[in-house]
Amino acid sequence: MKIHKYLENIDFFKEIPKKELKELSKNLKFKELDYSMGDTVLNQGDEGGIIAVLLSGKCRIIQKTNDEAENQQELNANEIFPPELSCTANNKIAATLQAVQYSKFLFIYLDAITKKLLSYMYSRNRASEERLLHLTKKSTRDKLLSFIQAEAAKAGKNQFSISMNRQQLADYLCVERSAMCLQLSNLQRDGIIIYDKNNFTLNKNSNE
Amino acid sequence: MKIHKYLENIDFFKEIPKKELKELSKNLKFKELDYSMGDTVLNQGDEGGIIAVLLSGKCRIIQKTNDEAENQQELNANEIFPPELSCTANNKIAATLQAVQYSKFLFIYLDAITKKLLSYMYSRNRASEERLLHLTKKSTRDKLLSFIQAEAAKAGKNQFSISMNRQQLADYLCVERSAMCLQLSNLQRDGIIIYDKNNFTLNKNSNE
DNA sequence: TTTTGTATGTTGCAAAAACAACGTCCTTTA
DNA sequence: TAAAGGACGTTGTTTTTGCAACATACAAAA
Repeated sequence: MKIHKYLENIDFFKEIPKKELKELSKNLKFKELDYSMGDTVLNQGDEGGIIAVLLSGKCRIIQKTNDEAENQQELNANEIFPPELSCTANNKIAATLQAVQYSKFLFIYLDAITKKLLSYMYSRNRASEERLLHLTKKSTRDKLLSFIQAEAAKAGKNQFSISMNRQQLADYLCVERSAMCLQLSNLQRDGIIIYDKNNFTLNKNSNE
Repeated sequence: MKIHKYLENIDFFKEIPKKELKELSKNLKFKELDYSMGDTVLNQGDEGGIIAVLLSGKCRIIQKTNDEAENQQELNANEIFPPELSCTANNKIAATLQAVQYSKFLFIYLDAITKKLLSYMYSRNRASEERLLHLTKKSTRDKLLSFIQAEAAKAGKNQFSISMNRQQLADYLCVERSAMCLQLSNLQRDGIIIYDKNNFTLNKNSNE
């Protein structure tokens, strides 16, 4: 069966005119594979740049976060994996995919430009999500803490530098610069952080 | 000059191996155009599905919001338009692009599948972006106004209903319920909105 | 060197928001 | 019908933030 016949029947591609789909499928690399119950389809950390369309069957999406917690979701027929197309983020599959029934897959290999575009978009979304995380905190102090903790997590250690100056950080957190400076002072006074200019240290043993 | 030679020199595509870029460029539709100062490159509302790479020069991005306000940003050489790739959202260009200098553009026409993938991702981002738009407003009043204007825009008319109750709306906007109620009152007192329960009317002729 | 400019930190005051408490309206339920 | 509960709006008080002004430190330019 030709690839475009598969694609035509996938909800995700339904809006695309059949003629165009047929044309496109000439340049697409793809692969069709079957999996038995219990099989691992993709492993978290695998090479990305791939989109998996579940043609039939059912799968489980298992995502391990850095604090060892597991997050599970379902993938049903006619859905695509990864749901957020995050495969493009760092070219790594962000979750493990496991068949819970006999499952048929169509894998579509993304070309470099599509990957780049998706990756770009994904990184922008990530930035929005992260900023939202900070902005939803009530006080300036909590916004700052949220930001500092995120930066420490990114750096992978308690000591890190930031590239924004105070005004830029204040704008990013939607607070007033001088008020923010005051809160930085308070956080240091309370032993939660130590900072000098753009160098910060998050005091780990503070239970905040 | 071959398209892949252009692409090689664009920051956005720098990470892509040259060999692959050359291969890809065979299947890409593209167009190169020059614009003089003051020329309109793209109009808000134009057919989407296109990415514009500014090879040289400088442009102005002018976005008209529904309340006639204008939002301006710059587009510099080696940047791509639209910045958020929102062209894929409803297949419409989201802002007008105007050359402020002599500018050289490379247009890349996206294929249907790439468009669909970007569109899918964009719709997932939209909710975050929209909430950020509201949360970045300084006062409770402005957050409310931003939300109300967005709802009116979605409804396509000045009268609309919302599905959230007051507490949910307050949580969404990260403000305090009673303070928000007070601001709703004030907005109504000032003739900017009329509301009763979950039914709102945005008064068009208020210059806010 | 002096001067200038810029980023940061500090302080006092005014404005805004959070909070608590209460009143009203409306719906549900006994 | 009466009672109870919930959502919404209002008001007064407390807390936080924004704002303006100024101080300090440091780097760049004259």
